[in-house]
Amino acid sequence: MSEPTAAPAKKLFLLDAFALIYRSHFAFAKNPRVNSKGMNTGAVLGFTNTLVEVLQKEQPTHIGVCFDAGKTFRHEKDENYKANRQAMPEDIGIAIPYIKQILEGFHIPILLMKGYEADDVIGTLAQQAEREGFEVFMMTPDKDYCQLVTEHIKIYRPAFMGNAAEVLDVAHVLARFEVERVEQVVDILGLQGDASDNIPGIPGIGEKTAKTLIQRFGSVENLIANSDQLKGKQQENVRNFAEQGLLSKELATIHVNVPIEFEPDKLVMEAPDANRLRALFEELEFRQLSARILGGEVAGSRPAAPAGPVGRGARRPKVVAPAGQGSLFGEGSAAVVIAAENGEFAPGEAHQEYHGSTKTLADVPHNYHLVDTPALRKSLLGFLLQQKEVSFDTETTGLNTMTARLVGLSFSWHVGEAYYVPVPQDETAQALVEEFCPFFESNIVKIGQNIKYDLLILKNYQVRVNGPFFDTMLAHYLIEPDMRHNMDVLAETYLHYTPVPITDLIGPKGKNQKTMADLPPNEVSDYACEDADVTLQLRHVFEPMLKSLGLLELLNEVENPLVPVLADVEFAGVRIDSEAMGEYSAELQGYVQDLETQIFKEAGEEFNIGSPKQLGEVLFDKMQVGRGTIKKTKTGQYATGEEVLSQLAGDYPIAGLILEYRQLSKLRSTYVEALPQLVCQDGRVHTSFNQAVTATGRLSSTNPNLQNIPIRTEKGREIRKAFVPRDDNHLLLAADYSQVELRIMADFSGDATMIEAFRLGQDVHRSTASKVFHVPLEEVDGEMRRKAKTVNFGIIYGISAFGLAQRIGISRKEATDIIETYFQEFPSVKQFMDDSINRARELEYAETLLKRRRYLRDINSRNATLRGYTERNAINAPIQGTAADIIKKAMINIHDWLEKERLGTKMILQVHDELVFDAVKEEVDYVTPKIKELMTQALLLPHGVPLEVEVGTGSNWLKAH
DNA sequence: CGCCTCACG
DNA sequence: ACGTACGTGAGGCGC
Repeated sequence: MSEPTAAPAKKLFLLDAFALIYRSHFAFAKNPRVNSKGMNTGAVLGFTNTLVEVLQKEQPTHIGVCFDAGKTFRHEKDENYKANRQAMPEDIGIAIPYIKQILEGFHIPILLMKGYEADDVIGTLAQQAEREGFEVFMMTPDKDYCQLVTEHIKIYRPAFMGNAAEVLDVAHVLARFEVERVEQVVDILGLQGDASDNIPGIPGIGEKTAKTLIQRFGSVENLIANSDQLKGKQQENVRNFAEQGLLSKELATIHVNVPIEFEPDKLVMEAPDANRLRALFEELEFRQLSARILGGEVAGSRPAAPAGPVGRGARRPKVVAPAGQGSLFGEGSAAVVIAAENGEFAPGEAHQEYHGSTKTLADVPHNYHLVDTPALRKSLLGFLLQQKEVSFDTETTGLNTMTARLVGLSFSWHVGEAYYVPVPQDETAQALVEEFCPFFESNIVKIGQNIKYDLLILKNYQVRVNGPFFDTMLAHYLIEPDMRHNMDVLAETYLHYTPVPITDLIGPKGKNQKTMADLPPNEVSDYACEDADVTLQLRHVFEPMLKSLGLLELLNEVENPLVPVLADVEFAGVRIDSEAMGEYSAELQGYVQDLETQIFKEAGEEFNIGSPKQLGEVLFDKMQVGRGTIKKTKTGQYATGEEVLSQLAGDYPIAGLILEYRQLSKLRSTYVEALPQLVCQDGRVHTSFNQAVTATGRLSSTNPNLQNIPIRTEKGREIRKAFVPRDDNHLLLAADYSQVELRIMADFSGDATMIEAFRLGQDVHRSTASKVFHVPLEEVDGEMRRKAKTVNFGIIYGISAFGLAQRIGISRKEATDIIETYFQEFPSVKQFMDDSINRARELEYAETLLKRRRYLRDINSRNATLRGYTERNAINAPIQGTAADIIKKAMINIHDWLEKERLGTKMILQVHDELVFDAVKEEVDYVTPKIKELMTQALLLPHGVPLEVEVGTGSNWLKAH
């Protein structure tokens, strides 16, 4: 690409609006940007950013933006043209008028011609401009424009998803399409077709073949004329679809004879209307963009907003808090005391609303107070007890709930008003917590962000906090399950507010990081108060959102009540027999060393077996193992995964040895060595269950992860023997749902055959095998059952013939046959899968029995791989998520029952479809049937497919199964 | 810190 | 033509 040294005097940019808007919209699909009014602003923001970038970097002298307008001549030529296109997503429809207004604000003309598409208009104008000596840049991500590229007409592909902006000139186009002349681009485009535009092309010809054929014949016409030189099926197709091929070329051609005149004067770049833009950006809540291009809003420097559009645009939606009962201020003696001590408080309600320039603590009116005398604490407690709802937060010395010590408590019940109560110097944390016990034990609604953490901290002081709870983290988890729910981010997104970063107080992460206990209370106070205040405000934002999404019940009946249950489960912990672990570690170490010796002998050299890089080089470069079928990872390394090595194990003993080595060293490092290190003084490990991580509604477990303790292999299973009851008076009790997900699938699909199998209590995999392989039940052998089981799982995951073939080691053809037979035998299952996808296409989300959502914004993507992945999610998410709903309900009910009955049995683990208890021996007979009942009856499935639960007990986790 | 591999449901 | 079953978390390697 050779640019003249001097910038061209006349530089015209023509933007393809819809192509850029669609791209922006999908760029934000994974992480949608929503403003406080609930508008998805991704498309507008992306488009505006692109526009601004080009204005600043490229400084065009002339510019215009083209929109498509109405049906085009292409629809008349072919009624199917673009028939495949989904209707415009609603979010884009809403975005268009904003984008047009923004363009008006920039004084950039909008170009459109009824009956022509943007590319035709852009092509026509570009050629006219070129004749008048312009350097023209067509701004679009669409490769079809390549056919228009000349010496002075180029494509400007804006920066996208990490790729830098790119200018495509003639040389790029010729290289990209592997043609000699730019004119041949349309031949390639037409020949290969375009599914998303419904340009049919010629069957059997894709990108690769199209390039080869055009290289050979030069054009579609010439290809057809010389089809006698082609062979077999290809010749047949080219002959039979000759006309379709020509039509496709025609459809792919951009027409540069649009009756429109290039009037340079109208496209001259002008200065924007800053006020208009500022108002628009305000309304859209594009704060950073606004500051960047219109100048920052330094607090106080901005003139008072006059009445009128700017003033109105700048107005924030109100954060309205329901009136609390009383305040520390203006009422009673406490207010007087605080007023006297702080000398700063102003009663009044100035904190109710955020204004345009408010961003951080310094910009927002607030009444934050340090409560650090016995009289103040007493007074605060009195007010707390009068409230219906209070947000509270704990300040501690660390994140580990088992070791962190309490430093202070903060409370808020009025927006903008909060109180921080430090642990008094002459008192213990224990005494402070006890002082506020009347509040914690009350039935006032307790609002918190990740409130399980606070419950656990308080549990260390023997305080059992009473509900109801409202956790803002969980509220947001239901609103946007696949986003992060960190409070600072939530505050930025929903309150347009940046809380004080904790590092401002305790310093950056590192060796000398302080803790809250190292700081004087008055330095902690604002931070702590802010947390409680922000949390309260988030609650007021989220509640109406949840209500309108139909998620409030799920939050109030499942997620919030589960919080204290999980806190108890984590607090209880699981006893680990560290001694047994130690012995097993030594045993494994012996095996691992033997294997290492053997592997080195086979390899003829020593190397790090744990390094996939070194291992790949030894196996494939040096030893030349498995010639011909070498797999590589996406980063170009040799793949040495389980799949590859098992394949080789038959021919090369070293492969089997490596697999065994891998398995045993994994067991040792991940479990046998790591677990004892996490055992607390009480002899137990306390995992953390994260309630806001998975996209489907499941829990996850960390520190350690107790949801992936080995069971599938003999040597792995051994580890479960070290999971033992807390003392001699207890037994481990494990209760498993049997095939929940398959039952849910059977129920949702309403498939009579499969439902019948479950109703009769049959072995479903066996009965599936009997149906799929057309043999009587009694003749199903182990192999058939194993295959049928894999198929059943496959169905839940959104089966593909390829995936199934790989898993059970059969050909794709056989897999296709099995799937076909399966769908014949269980037609409603097929129907269910199709329905799930279609429903998700319309809604752009999937939902569970309890209305939990998983957004699937890529389900209408034109990227086939991405779409396929999302379609499988549309099938799987409701099933996996409903199973999660069910076990969560069961956990709440069991926990409540154990508590109500004052039993000593404790729930200690959840592993997706299993609950584990530390059961008091004398209670086992009593709790077993009840646990079974509460699990099977947790939720009733719509078609009444019964749930089944197996319960076992034993002196360790393995024996309990 | 990203990648690979592998443990579980 | 493409790439391929759903959902997680952790350890070790190598940059």
